[in-house]
Amino acid sequence: MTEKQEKIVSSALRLFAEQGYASTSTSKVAKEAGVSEGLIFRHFKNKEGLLQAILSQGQEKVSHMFRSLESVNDPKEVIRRIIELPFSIEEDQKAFWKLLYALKWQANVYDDTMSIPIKQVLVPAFEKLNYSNPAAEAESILILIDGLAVAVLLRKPEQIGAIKQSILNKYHL
Amino acid sequence: MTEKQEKIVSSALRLFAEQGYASTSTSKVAKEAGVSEGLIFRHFKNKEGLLQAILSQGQEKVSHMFRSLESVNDPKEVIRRIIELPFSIEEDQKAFWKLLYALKWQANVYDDTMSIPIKQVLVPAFEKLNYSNPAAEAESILILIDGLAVAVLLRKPEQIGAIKQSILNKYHL
Amino acid sequence: MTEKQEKIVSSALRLFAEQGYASTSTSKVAKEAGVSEGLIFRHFKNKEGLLQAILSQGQEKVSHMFRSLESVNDPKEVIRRIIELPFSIEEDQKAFWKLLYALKWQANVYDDTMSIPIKQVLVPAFEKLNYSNPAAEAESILILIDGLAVAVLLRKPEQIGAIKQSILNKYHL
Amino acid sequence: MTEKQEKIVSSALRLFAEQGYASTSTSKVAKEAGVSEGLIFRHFKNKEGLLQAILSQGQEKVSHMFRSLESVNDPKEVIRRIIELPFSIEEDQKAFWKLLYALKWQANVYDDTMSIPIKQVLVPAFEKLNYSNPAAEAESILILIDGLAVAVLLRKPEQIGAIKQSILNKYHL
DNA sequence: GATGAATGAGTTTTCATTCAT
DNA sequence: AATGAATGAAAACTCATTCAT
Repeated sequence: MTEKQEKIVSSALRLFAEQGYASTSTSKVAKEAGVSEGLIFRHFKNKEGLLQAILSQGQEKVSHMFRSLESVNDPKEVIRRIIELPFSIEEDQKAFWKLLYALKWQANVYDDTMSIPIKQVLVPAFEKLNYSNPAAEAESILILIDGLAVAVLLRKPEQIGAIKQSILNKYHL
Repeated sequence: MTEKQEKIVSSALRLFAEQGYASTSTSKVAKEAGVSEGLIFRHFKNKEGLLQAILSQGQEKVSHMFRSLESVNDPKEVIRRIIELPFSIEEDQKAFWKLLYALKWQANVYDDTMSIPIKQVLVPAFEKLNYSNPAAEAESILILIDGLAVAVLLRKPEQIGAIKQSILNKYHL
Repeated sequence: MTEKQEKIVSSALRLFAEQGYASTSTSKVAKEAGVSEGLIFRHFKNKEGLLQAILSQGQEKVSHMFRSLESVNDPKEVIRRIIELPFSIEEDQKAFWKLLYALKWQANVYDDTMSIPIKQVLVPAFEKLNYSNPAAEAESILILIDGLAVAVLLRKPEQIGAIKQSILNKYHL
Repeated sequence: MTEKQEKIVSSALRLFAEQGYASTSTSKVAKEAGVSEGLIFRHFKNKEGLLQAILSQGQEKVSHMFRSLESVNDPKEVIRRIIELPFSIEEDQKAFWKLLYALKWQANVYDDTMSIPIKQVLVPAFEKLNYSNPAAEAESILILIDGLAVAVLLRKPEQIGAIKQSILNKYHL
């Protein structure tokens, strides 16, 4: 990726996350990135291609996040780490996650693949802890994580520490 | 509201929910509603006005949902009812909620007012049950509800019963 | 067709014929027709649709031209009339024919249907005159007609009368 | 001409002939030729220059075709040879002729120079055969040739042999 | 000679909105 | 109230051409 390509991707990510994919014109992106509009199409074929480039670039970082979970053995530690995921989204990753969550609501874009690796780690953890329905417990955590992500990304929850504690308590962590 | 007005509102709601507000053109709405494009603007002034009409029509039904909570006295019952809210979204209301959740991610539209009445009922309930941090507990529930809404509206969760049970257990309900 | 629609069609026909379909922008057409560019797309869906509208409008007039041939009985008269067709293209029809001939050379547009009704009249005529290979004679006439059309539409052949006579002589007309 | 230059010219010729000059972008040409887009401009200055290169390269081969006619003395043989010209277009020359004929219809490109050497040979031939209007006869042949070229280049005439015979008969050849 | 990134002007197309009827 | 023709501005995308390397 050339410097300008990266500039396009990062500008687009910021704008798509802030104003939505559909409401952000390619000309806004070009202006923000300080390049000609044509360059976007030369590098990414079309607006959709630009979105895909953003998405797959993000996926890599996400996979990296998840991979660190695989080495953890203690089931309680696994669950704690997963619950803490939304709280540990770094400032420069927020735009990516905002975009991803916003896109969920757009028909035909919904993509659940991200939850699969989490489930693969969670279910065994609940099994080890002898929960009666490990699959349902894993689903519940995923649901909780979605809620936490909304809170972290859209609101700036004041009592974030207290909330985290309250949730961890429910799982005796 | 005349019959045609209602047709416009319901068609717009369906389309906005499915494809997003920004990606739905007024001409698509007109076609779906079987009316002329001009009529939308005669009745709702502009696209934004149409959205507002949809939103305030929905708000009425939402207020109604909440009002039934006020009469409940038993704190455990209050909490249970609130957790069950997302599961009780009726099929014909789903489009409205999808639209509302999708709009959350659109900059400058985020609106937290809906959570206020819930908090006003939840905090006293947790106080009565002697939870150590009732405000944080209330926040946690709101977060959970957002997660549940995503699940109910976007996925077709098979084990929805088991999930609900797992969550209620956390609150000893 | 409204007045503006017809204005668009006639302007487009003139420009497409003069400068070629691909080299004529819709904005040129709009300017020439004195309408907004958007109107072209509202009425004809896209540039291709505008072309089709021009073509099918032209086809009607052409069919009319051909229908008058069907009532002729004398085979010699049939042949003479057909040979004279290119010479009888009226000034206001020239643009249509220029466009049609130009499009022939564009891959995937070539369309031979126009020659079918001519063949259906020509072959029987040559049969009646006891030509040894009526089908080949009909084809030869069609070929000649294409050549004549090129001459009439692109050049202003000086000795047009003499040329016509020379050709008719070949068929003893 | 370097190898790459020739690759550009031959690719451009094929594409211009198949899809038209205006509808063929320089980037398509570059891709087809397997060279960078910039190279086209380094070698041919601009798109128009590329076209001219194709055209003048073709002209050479055409002149060669005509030159062989000059040595023929028998007037009947001259006429026969000229009528046979369109049938003798070799497969690898068809693209060039298609391009040339397509360009005729593009305003301000029409170029009649090619017909001049033919006329210079044909008129004397008809004079020798005592035709009453040799100039008109020559024109008729040119017109016929245009028609034959359309047939040979655009259609795949099955009965081409029969057609050729039918035409030669008209000139008692 | 050759590449490919980059541009700017233009092209096709969409869309919210207005207006005469 | 209702239509549908019409618009102007902006959107997505294309393309011939330039230029640094």
